[in-house]
Amino acid sequence: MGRSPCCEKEHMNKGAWTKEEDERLVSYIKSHGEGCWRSLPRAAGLLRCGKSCRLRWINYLRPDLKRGNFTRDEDEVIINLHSLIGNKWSLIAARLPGRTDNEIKNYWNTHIKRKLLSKGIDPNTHRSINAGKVSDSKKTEDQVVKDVSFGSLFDKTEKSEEQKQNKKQKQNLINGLVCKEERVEHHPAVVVQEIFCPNLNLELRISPPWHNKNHDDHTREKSINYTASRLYVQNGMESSSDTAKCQTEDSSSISHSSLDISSISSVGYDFLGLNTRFMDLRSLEMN
DNA sequence: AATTTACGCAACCGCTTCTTC
DNA sequence: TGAAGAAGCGGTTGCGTAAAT
Repeated sequence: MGRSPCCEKEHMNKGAWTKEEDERLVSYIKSHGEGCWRSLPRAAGLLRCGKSCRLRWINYLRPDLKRGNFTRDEDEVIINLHSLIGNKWSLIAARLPGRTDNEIKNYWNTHIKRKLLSKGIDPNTHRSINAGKVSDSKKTEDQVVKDVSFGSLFDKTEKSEEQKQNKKQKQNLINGLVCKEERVEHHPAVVVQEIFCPNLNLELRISPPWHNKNHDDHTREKSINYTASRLYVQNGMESSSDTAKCQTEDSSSISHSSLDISSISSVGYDFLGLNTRFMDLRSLEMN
């Protein structure tokens, strides 16, 4: 027995939303709030599927959306986060108040990808395209490849046992950062070390919901301060440490924490020529 | 001015994850 | 504990428009 479709396909409007439909949806949500998307269309008098309503609201009708061009800062945040977590658009969007996952995804595909390629950076691996041409055999033990990409963890081609493993790892990802360290193949000292940093929490707090009127400015500011953290990725040339480590430090009542992963050098390249020496992942919370 | 091509973005689809019973 | 439903997510598609010819 298959699963019933999320909505009747017949007699449903598809394609671009009309002004009237938008108005209906907005006025319904304003008076009833975001509730059950499945039943919303009927209740709001819309001939749309619930998913379609949800998408329309989240991506275009929400009043807290920021429209217009992305700033350079936003570019930087997107690139930095993408190098860490890959195509996790919703997580990235949560770091950019007023931006949606769909918007960021489109922006990535149409602008940033091209920008990176023009700078000789592979947008998938965030590494220099030329660097990939160096054969493994030429690497020495000292040329340890260090990576903080989660890409492999989300590889959809992985099946069965690996999938199960990935599921577990995904779970870990919710609360922690996986720092993957590969060493050169064919070398006796080869190690693939995965360092879990369970204290790094990607919980999304920085942007209170638009309708949450209980948050006064003070509370909001405090909330942001509490979640402010920095993820430092130093230039590998200056790094001597071979292992990544997590550390936290308290500063009075406000918890500013730093994750020193100085050995993870490959992402420390100069993003967009901005001399990025660290990734400022505001609101990555350390418990 | 007409046609073709490229691009950007809104929307859809299908799969995964979460929640409830 | 597992099944079913609901919500969320990310890849992909297709349309509208700007740019090029």
